[in-house]
Amino acid sequence: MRLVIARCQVDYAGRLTAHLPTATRLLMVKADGAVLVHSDGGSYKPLNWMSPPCSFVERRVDVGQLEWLVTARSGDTLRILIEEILADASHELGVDPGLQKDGVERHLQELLADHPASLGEGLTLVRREFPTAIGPVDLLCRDGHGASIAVEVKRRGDIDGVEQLTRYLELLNRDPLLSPVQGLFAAQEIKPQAKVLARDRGIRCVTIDYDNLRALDDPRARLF
Amino acid sequence: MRLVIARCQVDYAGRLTAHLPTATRLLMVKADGAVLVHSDGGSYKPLNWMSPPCSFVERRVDVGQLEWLVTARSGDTLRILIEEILADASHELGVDPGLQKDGVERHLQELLADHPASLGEGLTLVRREFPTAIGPVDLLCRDGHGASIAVEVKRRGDIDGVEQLTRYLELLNRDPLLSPVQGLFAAQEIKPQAKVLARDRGIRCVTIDYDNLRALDDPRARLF
DNA sequence: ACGTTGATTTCGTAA
DNA sequence: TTACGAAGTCAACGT
Repeated sequence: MRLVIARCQVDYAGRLTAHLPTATRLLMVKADGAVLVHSDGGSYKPLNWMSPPCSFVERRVDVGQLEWLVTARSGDTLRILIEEILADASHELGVDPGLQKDGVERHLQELLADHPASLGEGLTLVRREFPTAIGPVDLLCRDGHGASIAVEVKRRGDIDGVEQLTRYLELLNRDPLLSPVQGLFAAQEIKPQAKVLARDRGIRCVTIDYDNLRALDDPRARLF
Repeated sequence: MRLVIARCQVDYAGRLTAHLPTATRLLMVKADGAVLVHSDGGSYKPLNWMSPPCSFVERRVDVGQLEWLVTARSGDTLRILIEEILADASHELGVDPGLQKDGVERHLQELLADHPASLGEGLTLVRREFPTAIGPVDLLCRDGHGASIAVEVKRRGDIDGVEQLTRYLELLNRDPLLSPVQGLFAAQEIKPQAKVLARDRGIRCVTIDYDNLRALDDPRARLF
């Protein structure tokens, strides 16, 4: 990610035409090519931007003036005329794991973490986001007999989710301190194919009633 | 505007609950208090944010760990747990003038500049953004008899637009080389009050069919 | 691949 | 001040 503080003008031509007169702004160039022009106000929305995929060309148009020409396949162009650069820094951020910022799924996971017994009688929570080498397991629980249970939580239970849980189980069962670890696939709705695959692999399925679960949650904690 | 590159976790609790696991991200704190958490991908939308007005508290929770607690009046909270700061810079940007990002109006002006005859039979363009002491007139045209016509273009024709055009006409008519200059008020829709005022001042009104105008524009120029 | 729908929507304008 | 509609909407989900 490249961050440039610059005095600049901006012109956008695409679905609409827009112009921003000269001012000092933040220019953000993301690793995927996205370009954002932010002012020091407003909400999260930039004044102007170009979504990836897009091409980026920098050229010198005059002494002390740079032009950034950002072009999308559709023909949309974002032209940034830089009159003065006040700061210019690049940083390596890496891929963000938060791509899975599924609000409801996360909320489901939290609710289930607070009420593990709704997944099965006698279940207690060991840890949420239990770490493994290939990523965190949503929930690690124990049943009434002290046996470990790895829980994968999805809003919609698909085959992919079963595969994911299978990989976690394979890793977790290599740990002699945890093994044997059973699998539990929890989702608001589970596709028949996923159920079949889960049964084949000895993974139990639980369909979650979201509203019911929310009612279990202390209502006062949500209202105030 | 403060820009921080940091390894951090983020938790949001408000309308929904969301969590972002540890990763390196950009934290942007705007002058109006807005806080944005950007990754190096996605579009212009941050992973998480808090819109102003909101309060900002920074506190040390552990050795080498900082917590940013951003709270809105509504009770929404954005909690950023900073594990490592890789960069931290503040910049004074000032107020952005670009609040006036006239999108469609500018486009209308360009289309009408390309097709002045759609404003009236025999009309030809003299200049777009014709300069006067109090600002540029959108279009200066000539009719079939060589008489000057000043055109004010608006998306929505309001009284303000008529007043604006009136001021321009007053100035333009002082110029013996141009005088007499007629006024033409062009907009996608014109309010009855504006029509009355324009008629009273001898300003002609033209309602623009935007789609029709775009069709007049060379379609190949827009498609390729 | 394509249409439909929700969003921590934001943003503007009209009533 | 509040309500309603558009957005360069984006992104996810269903067909």
